[in-house]
Amino acid sequence: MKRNHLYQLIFDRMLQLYGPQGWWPLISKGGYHCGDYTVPDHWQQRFEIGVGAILTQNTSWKQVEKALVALHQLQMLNHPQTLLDADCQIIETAIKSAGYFRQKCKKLKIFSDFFLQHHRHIPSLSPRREELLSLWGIGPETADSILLYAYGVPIFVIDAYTKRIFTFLGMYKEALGYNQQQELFMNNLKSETILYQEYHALIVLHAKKYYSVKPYGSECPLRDMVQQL
DNA sequence: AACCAGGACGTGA
DNA sequence: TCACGTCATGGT
Repeated sequence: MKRNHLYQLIFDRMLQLYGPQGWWPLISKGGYHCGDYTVPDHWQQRFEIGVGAILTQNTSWKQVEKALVALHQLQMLNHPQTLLDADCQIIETAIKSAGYFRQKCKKLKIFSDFFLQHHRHIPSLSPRREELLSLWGIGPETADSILLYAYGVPIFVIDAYTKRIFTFLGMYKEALGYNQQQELFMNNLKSETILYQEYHALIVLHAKKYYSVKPYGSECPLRDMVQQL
């Protein structure tokens, strides 16, 4: 099956516009957007990415940063067991800025429990996607973010922005669900972790700029890249 | 004052 | 399967 090179061209254009983003931002690495693409080599960093991925569900990253700093001060990013053992009230207060604090506290505890078990047996090996999806509170985007950014698995992350941009550009002939969109990207791009990481980061940045106020995409500099027939 | 934010889950049709 | 309500704080 032949590749649709528009997927690569749109990436090239965004990279040209914005430069590399270097996701995932880690506070434990001395600052955000460190521009370092190496897969985390410490399990604490993998854990922090999972926590951040859960906290950022339908929430701006700025609010998540505050929550992460608070959790870090409670020693909960370095020690999943501390998070697991803590009273919900403590955690909920720490993560309040990220919204949905009751649900997210429960999600974090479930994830911490899973992480400790998984890490005990196979420290650096990635969990399976279905394993993550079976956890309450981890859906497809969160699971794929963890796989891609924490473990370097070449899997494409789809989010609400992705649908908004690519629908507007006319890249989808019909309404597509999560898995269908993911297939489309992965069938039309080389299977490379760094490419997938940058692509998703650039989509988020680009969407914040041109797709967060209606009418979405009206000023989008990419809007002429796709020929409508 | 409404709308949006790097979603996921529960429910009823 | 899918459309819709719920979860909750903080920005603009």
